Amino acid sequence: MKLTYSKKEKLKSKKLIDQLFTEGQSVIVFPLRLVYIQTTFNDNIIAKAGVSVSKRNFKTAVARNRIKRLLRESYRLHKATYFNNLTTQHAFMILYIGKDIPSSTQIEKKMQLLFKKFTDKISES
RNA sequence: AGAGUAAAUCACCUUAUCGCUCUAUACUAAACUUGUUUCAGUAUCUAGAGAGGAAAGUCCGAACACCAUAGUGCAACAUAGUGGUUAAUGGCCACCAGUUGAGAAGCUAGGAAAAGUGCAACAGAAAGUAUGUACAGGUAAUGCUGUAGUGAAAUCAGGUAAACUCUAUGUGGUGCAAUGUCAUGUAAACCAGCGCUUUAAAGCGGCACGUUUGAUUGCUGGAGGGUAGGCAGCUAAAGUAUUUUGGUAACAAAAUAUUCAGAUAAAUGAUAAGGUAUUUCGGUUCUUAUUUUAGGAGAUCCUAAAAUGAGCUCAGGAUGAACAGAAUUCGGCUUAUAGAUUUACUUAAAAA
RNA sequence: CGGGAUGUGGCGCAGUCCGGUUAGCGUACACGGCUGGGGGCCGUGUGGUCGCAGGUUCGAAUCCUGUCAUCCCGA
Repeated sequence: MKLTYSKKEKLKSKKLIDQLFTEGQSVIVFPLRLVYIQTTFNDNIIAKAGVSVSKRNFKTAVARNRIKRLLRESYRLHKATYFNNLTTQHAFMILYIGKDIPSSTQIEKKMQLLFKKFTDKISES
């Protein structure tokens, strides 16, 4: 798995996102929340992911864009180490539930913790 | 120099590593109509491009699309000195008037009260269906005249239209979630009602008229099926830059050059290192002011040293950039904004 | 992208249409009284430049314009 995050790997289908939020399970490592569900895609991608930041906590579009970029960046860098062993296809949505603008090192640490917790949970079940 | 007024320009930079979107190019795959196509893929050690002055608020005006090539009257709403400018405007420019400021300048919905209706608390005799007190003057007589007093306004009648209203001018409606098309779906299908030219219904929210469609094909309701996607619209335009000419100016015309974002759970980024503006710290050198001491001169001046304050230069440490993210496209307006640069003008008081 | 509503003591609301004398009501808070004490009741008081700025008017919470903030609705 390469360190990319192109159009194909983004979660875009509105239908799938609705399904994700109604039926999916979640893992929380403050200030991040990962919602996931096991599905099947038409193409050969193991994981599709999206990011989201609440408009309620961050008023300006600049702040929201900044956080979403940080989230995408850390997802891109760290997904390979954790998701290479996945055998089934999953859809993810990563939400930022904090109220302050974080630094990139914070986000990366929390993201690794989040993925570790997720893989543990998957292997248990 | 300081303080201020008006206007214009800019909106941190460099390098490395890892990424994102679009376009082009090359290759691969699939399809068949065999040289084309694709919600196909790969390549950045192939090339190019990739946020703003406000992209924001959505307050005006237009383009564009559909409804009839957008009709008539009323209603409703908007605007309001004069002239100009523009695709258009409620914007902009010039001038007049009013008003604020010492000034440079700023601000102003700035038509009509002799068409009509209304409103004016408290105070006051009285705020129009009018009429009185004190003093003075005057008369045959009388609020007949003046002053005082109340009030924003008092014997002449006026004020108020950002009260109703009148006058002039303008406005058809809905918005890219417009609209077209492809794919999916037994879907122009099924059931019920209304309607066949004597006018039901519709043509997007007020009323009336007119007009167009109008039985295989319309409209309303019921029950249900599918999608929640692709493509076009969509970025070459009232474009941008420079120069010249006309105009007081807004602006217009001409010439030359140039192609400059198109995302859609929404690209334009992340990390590291270095530097610039800025702010700040102490140091060195120089200049200058004050004070003290010493010497000279002799009536407040010169020279030297020290201390303190201010300024400039030099090298160094710390700090490390505001407001803010295109969403159909333009022209304005309004609001947010660290700092830097430039031009023109003003300078009362205080200080020098 | 397009519609609509609301800002008034600490909190929740009237008043705004149709301008005027001291901007009211409930609750909360402070003090006093009734009670042996608490609760409850009664009385008195504190607290507002009516979101902000400008304008119209003799006079503005109220009318007009601009602006800021909050909330709601529409595939």
